Amino acid sequence: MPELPEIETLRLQLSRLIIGKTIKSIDILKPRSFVGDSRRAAGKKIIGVRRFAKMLVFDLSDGVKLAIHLKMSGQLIYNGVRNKHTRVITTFEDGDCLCFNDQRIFGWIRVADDITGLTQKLGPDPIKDLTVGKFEEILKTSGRPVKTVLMDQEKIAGVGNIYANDALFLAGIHPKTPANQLSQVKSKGLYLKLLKVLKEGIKWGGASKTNFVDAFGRKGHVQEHFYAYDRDGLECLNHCGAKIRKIKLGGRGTFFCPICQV
DNA sequence: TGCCCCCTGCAG
DNA sequence: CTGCAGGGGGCA
Repeated sequence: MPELPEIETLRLQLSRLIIGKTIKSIDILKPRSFVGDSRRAAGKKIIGVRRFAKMLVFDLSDGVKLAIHLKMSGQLIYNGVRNKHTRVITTFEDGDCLCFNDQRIFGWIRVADDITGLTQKLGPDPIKDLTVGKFEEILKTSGRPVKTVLMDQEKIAGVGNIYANDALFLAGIHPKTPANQLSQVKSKGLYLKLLKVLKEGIKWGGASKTNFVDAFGRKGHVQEHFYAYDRDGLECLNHCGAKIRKIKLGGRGTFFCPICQV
């Protein structure tokens, strides 16, 4: 599910909810969903919540860290009610808890002292350390379709299918355009639109087309504002008269306007 | 640089 | 029933 705006939504909420709390225990209901010895987190205090691309990291006392990846269907719900998809429950000493639900069991939580192995290959984060200049440089390094490059976490960290589709739509760029063939003007436009859709995504609390909910179990609203994503067969929002089409690119559903995106 | 795969559930 | 789903690791 979740891309940068969804994880950022959780980071903002969880920072306020769990920093300062001490972990009492971690219950693992699905062994596949947890990596490492969960007892290492017991008795540790949460001193920070950070986001790396689509991953969350809880910094605990004594240098211990909990890294969390929600993959396609993960949820982190504060004081959530256990259900059939609940995989891990973190209980705090004050009685509150954090529920990790994950229908598809692709996501994971892992405990570690060193998370550099998980973060070192990530490219710059669009809303933290990506500049126009850097973005143009990145696009120039590849002749692959620009959408594929946008979603390549080693090139740019945090962009997934929804926001890649919508940024390309707003920028008027066909998803298959080789990244290194974009003009400087087009590249700059794409950079601006990418930031726009990501920031709107955070403002609207993320996209909840299917599974995503925030730390309070509430749905986000991006799905009410999709520009091209999930709109195949519907009128292009630019009123050009064309309908949004859906193709497959790199195995992922790809939505675009055949008139507006060249 | 592309495919297949990890899983479960839901729409067509 | 088949195919598809906000991700990404591993393999040829």
